[in-house]
Amino acid sequence: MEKREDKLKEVISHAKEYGYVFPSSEIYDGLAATYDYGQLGAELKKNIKDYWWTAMVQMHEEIVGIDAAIFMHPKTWKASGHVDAFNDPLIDNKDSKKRYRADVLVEEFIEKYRDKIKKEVEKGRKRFGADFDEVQFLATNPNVKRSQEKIDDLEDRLSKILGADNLEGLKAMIEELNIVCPISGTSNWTDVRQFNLMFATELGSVAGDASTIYLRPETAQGIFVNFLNVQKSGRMKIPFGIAQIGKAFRNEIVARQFIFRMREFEQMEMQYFVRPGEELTWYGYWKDKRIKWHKALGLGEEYYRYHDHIKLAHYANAAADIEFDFPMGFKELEGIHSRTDFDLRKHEEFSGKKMQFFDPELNKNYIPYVIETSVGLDRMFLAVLSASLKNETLEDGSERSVLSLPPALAPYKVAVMPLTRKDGLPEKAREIMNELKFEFNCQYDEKDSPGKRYRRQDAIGTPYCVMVDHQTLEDNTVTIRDRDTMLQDRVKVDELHSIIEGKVSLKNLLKLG
RNA sequence: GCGGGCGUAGCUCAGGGGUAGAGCAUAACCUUGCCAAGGUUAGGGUCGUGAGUUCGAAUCUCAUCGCCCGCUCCA
Repeated sequence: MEKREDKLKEVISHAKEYGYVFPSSEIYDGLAATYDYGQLGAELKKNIKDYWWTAMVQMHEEIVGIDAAIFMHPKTWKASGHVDAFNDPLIDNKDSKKRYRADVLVEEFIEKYRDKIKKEVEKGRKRFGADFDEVQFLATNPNVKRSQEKIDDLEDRLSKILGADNLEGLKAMIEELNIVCPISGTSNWTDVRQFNLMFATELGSVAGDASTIYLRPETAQGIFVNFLNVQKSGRMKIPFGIAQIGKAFRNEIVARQFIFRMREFEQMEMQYFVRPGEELTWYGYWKDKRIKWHKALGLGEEYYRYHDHIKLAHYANAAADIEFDFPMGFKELEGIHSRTDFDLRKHEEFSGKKMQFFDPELNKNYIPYVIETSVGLDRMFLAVLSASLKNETLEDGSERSVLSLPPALAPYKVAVMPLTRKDGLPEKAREIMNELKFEFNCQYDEKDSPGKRYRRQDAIGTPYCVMVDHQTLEDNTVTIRDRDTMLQDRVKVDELHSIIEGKVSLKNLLKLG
């Protein structure tokens, strides 16, 4: 068993060498944690999307797909809670390497004065016994008064600093108060940095009074704001779902591990709207359904596991991840969340529009509850790529590097090659390929020995190789060679289409899901 | 952001103050023709970038960018 970190490196260099993934802007030394999908990567990514979209939209009458804009009205993010939830000033202690919320450090410091007051009160209670008048004591005791003045002063300053987003002021305050790290005990602090999850930009060409807009940090809100549009124009009845594939952006402090965590990434999300009270049933349904969809790829069941959330987000009443065994260990691949009516309720509140559904069976209006399924497309790409990349030792002791991609996802479905470059074989091979290319993405290769050409196709994951030889000219048969078994079959040219179709069709996967 | 490791050809890497190397890969030709590694030839790197030290820097120093690992973060 090779070492894990080596495995990720191997995946990265294989991805680059064969045109799956390149570092972005590489000629300018790259841009941190940004990657481009190359000629084969774009195909694989597209096939993953097709698999998802077909499974969601085409296979479910009650699910429809949309494609919402990345820019959204700023109020969207007020309503969703993103504006407030992720706008924290952070500071690091250089000695303990621990990170704190800078405002919390000051608040904790202020808390100490409150503790002092409490202690004074305790003392007073002991001294005066039954005659103790807490209100009067608080108003008159000089120690208490001094502490209270300090608290008022600090709180006042803190709120002014926070209100003005004055990060330097905040650091100055921490230094002035000589606040130390509880772990290292030192006051060796970094500057205070604003951690803002969302990328901001300005709408319109005039800066200043132009409203700040954000690149969406999740695709889900594009679905929620279109809930009424889709429900009404599509005559949708609860339960129904809205699916979407699209980019989202998060300004992560640390983006790492190849394409696993990037600041620009793509999600495949489906929000399923259900009757209140039935959400946990549907949550279980989708949890099961989604892992089956993943396992249908045939990468191996041992790669998948659930991780049920114990600590739930403010909007959820149940949540689980489907985790995948990446080269760096089990990590989240897809999230399934029971989001309650949080999002639609908030949008109703902020927009003033009734985000409700009239249920004829119950004869009443309600805000639907939502089950969300959300796959990281780039993560899925990495999962498929890393689980497929294998170095096999063959019987004769030689090695081959093979990308055993699920055939339905492979960039090229078949490579067509003439045995030699003479005797009209290339022409015949072209003729066969020109027929196949209407249905399948094909590659033609006539250079080097047959064995070498097979290995090349193995390395990029092509499931089939069709070899045109002299016999082909006589009886119109070819050999078709399987990537995984390396076995060849001689078949009629007319049969090629159905043989390949049988192996690479999405249908095979969809039936399992 | 902190700490550690690393950056030389498309990939994997060697070299280590005196004007750039190997294997594989790529391209051409010859040979062969069903599971890589036959022959001949060719292209490709201002050694991540910038500065400093030096007569001279890929090599030493500093800064910077990027990658990997750990910590941290990740509704």
